[in-house]
Amino acid sequence: MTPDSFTKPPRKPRADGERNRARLIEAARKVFAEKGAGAGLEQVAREAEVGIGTLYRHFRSRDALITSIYQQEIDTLIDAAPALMNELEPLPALREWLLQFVDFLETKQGMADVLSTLIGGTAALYSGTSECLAHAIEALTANAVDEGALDLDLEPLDLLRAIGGVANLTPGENWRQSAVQMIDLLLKGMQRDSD
Amino acid sequence: MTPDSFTKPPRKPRADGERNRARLIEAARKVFAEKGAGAGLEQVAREAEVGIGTLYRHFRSRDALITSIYQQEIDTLIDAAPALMNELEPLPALREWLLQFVDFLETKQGMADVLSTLIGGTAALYSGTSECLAHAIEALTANAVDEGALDLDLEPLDLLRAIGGVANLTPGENWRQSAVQMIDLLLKGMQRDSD
DNA sequence: AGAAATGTGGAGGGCGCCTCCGTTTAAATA
DNA sequence: TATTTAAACGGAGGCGCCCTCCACATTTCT
Repeated sequence: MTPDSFTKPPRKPRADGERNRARLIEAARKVFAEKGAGAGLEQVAREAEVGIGTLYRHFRSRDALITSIYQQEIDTLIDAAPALMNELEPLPALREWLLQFVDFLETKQGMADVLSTLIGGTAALYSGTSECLAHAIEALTANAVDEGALDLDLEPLDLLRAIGGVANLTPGENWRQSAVQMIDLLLKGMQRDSD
Repeated sequence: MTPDSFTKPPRKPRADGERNRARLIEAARKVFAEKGAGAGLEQVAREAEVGIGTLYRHFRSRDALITSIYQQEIDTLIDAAPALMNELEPLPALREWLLQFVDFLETKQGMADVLSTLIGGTAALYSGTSECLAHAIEALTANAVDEGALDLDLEPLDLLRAIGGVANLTPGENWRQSAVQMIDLLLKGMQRDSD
């Protein structure tokens, strides 16, 4: 129906546009890392040496900017799942992946918004990122269930939500330890009864 | 050291002050219920037919207002703990209390801020509410551990954080079911190994 | 080079947070 | 009751963030 060659007028994307987009993402990474999410978008624009208007043309909303930033890291996380399932037994694979998820959260210190954007929110629905993340953990858990290692009564994403809760709501520096303990607790709870 | 009769100059608190405080709390309940937390404080003041300055004198911060609102409900929750420990076996007592915690969350639909204020945040440190909540769940878990029903590797508050994560980050209407399943999963994970 | 499309920048409107301080009003005192 | 005292009031206004809009600049295409 819509053959590529005819549907859209061909036009090379402007060089400055792409350059600025890249600068913005880099600037946002830096600023958010320093000041936590919730830092002013104006500041991001300043850091990128770009007008605020430019920022808003490239990224309609704060969420759009955030997902753009973390898309790459999340893709890495998602891609890691199949590899882990090959290399490890189902349970260790799941555990390892959850640990990597914690690593990911660690770099986003305190960015509650990021989390809800990714696993709760409505925004990720556009990008489909949320679904991919869901697929990854669903695959890991299904794998473990098939092998008889787990019983699972809940939506796999809820595991991430629980971990996220611990990560977000634990004040201070030691949330990581709590998160890891939570992972082991959850895994133990899912372990199939031996009766 | 500080006998009541001498330490403070006696002065009846002004009637209008107390009245306005009450009006503000009531107004805040209403407005937050309608518009979710994050509603403008100015609107709360308007609803209470009071100047914005008055609101800020009674409640230094948004958090202070929020904790004042929910203080009562939380007290109820906290008070329920000892009773449950008397009436039920340790494990069912803990479970029941966690379910009541979910009920509490239910009335705060989507108020992520409330949660972090209560179990994560810095604000509750002033009021001590956070500590009381912590004491309640610590008592419940300690009770179960003493009776040999549980092994516990984590800070009891983390249980609430995990549940809170599920509650906050699950979109739609069905988070309650998820939260309950999470409770059972956590309990199972904490169950002492029978080896 | 000239036309057309695309991108830029930042002023400015809107909004919510919170402070400050001149005025009002209740409680204590005479 | 009249006066004094200090607690409480209220809302204008400063601040900072969000986002839109559009006259102007730059790039690509012909």
